[in-house]
Amino acid sequence: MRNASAWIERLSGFATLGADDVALLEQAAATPRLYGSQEGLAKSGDACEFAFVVLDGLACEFKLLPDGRRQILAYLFAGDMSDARQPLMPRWNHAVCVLWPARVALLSPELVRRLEQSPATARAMGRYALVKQAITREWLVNVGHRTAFERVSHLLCEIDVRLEAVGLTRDHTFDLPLTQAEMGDTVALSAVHVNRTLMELRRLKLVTFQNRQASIHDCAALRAVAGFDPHYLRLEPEPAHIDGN
Amino acid sequence: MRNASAWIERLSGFATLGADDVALLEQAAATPRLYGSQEGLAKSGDACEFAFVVLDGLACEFKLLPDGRRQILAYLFAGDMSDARQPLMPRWNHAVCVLWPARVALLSPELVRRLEQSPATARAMGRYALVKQAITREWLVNVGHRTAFERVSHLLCEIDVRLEAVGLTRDHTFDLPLTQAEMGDTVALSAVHVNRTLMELRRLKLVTFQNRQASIHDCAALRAVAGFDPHYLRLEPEPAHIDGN
DNA sequence: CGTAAAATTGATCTGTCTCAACGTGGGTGG
DNA sequence: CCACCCACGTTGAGACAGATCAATTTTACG
Repeated sequence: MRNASAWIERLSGFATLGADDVALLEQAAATPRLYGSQEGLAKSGDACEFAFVVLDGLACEFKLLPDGRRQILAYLFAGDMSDARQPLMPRWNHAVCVLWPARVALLSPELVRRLEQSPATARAMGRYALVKQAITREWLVNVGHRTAFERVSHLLCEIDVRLEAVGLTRDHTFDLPLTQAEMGDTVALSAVHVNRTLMELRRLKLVTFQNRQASIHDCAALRAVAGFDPHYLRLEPEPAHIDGN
Repeated sequence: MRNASAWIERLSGFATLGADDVALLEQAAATPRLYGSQEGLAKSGDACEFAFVVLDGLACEFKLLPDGRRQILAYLFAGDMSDARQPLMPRWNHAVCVLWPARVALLSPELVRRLEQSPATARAMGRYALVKQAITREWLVNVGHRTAFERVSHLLCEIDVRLEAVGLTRDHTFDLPLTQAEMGDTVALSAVHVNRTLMELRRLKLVTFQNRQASIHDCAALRAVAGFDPHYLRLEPEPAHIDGN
């Protein structure tokens, strides 16, 4: 069963999994449910009965303000999951919905407990959760302190690295079935301004993003203008930063 | 030893701790180190050898951009801690420093493991970590989609609830040794604009914030203008929201 | 084809930033 | 004990990034 391959690949980036770990993950992902675009997995206030894994497609976590404005909190690509410990919370305090048809495996608390009995799997999921938090923190920096141009560039750099880790990029080109309005809800820009920014990136021959496909033409230059440092997405020990932050 | 009282009080909000759990927490917090204002606990790139608890005072997590701009990612009040699983990461990818003299207990990975052997303590720390993430997500919404006035109001509402949980407020009044510039780095506003916003809040008799002390005079009204909903800080099951997010 | 959603472009508006000055309080060294 | 000093708070004026409003074009899809 190939259902769990992206999930396994992602977790393998965080700890070395044994054959028995892999078998259990495959079993956990054996019977996914198919969700259509815009379909909700959970909404704020719902009882929190399951963790979940996105096996393919694209989902997102978000919050709505009373006036209808939306902040997307995270993208969930193939192999991404909710926090395994999510069922410790009585209720969701954010919503989850699918942005592009996705197969999603729901994980009961008992199943999560069984997965976590393997030290390797537990370690991988723990580290995965920490990286997910690091991504949220980086988004906070992005929205708080970067210009529109940097925000969009930084987001694309991040997605490139995350998708590369599960083999969904080829030469910094990848499917990204996102609307410009959805991208705006992510980096806190109007759809109009996202469009202008993407046009600028295209004009500079840094990135094209058309037909649900993104292509980074000059990765080094894009990272430079974005101030992108992939450390927060990786675990390999690397030399300390110089800038003291 | 009273060192750990705020920590115990905070964790007790997330699970019922037994006498042995409390004893172990007190032991873990028995030999704190004192940090002065602006002193750093960790910086980006440092090896990640410890988790920690702030026993009193005020610390924060932050990131610096190359141009020197700073985004504060979280406040750590008395009883707040880093993610217990932080040592799973090889390195810090954000920095931690003290904003007001604080006693901090460092927790070795072995000690954390020992703490987590108690189901109650493990449950409390797990739920605490989830609430901490919920706070970060709410900050992302704050910075991304709220006006200056709403941002500052929302932040003050949140701090009020968090400090109340550890008994550090009296009638919605509490010590908050924060500079207006630091508050600006938190909600992504210039110090000047934070000042104007605080003046407006004072003029409206909603909040005064002077001499390192904040006083919320009309909590209901403040929450209303901020769009503040304390669900994300609490665990009690409550009726589902109506707004569908 | 036809229709609706998404992308693109232009014009105008505005919240917040930046720069610049001045006030103020608490700490420190002479 | 006073005078200076420095960090922090306060206020004003002008600038600008990005929002909003309003078409128009392109694309996706039944």
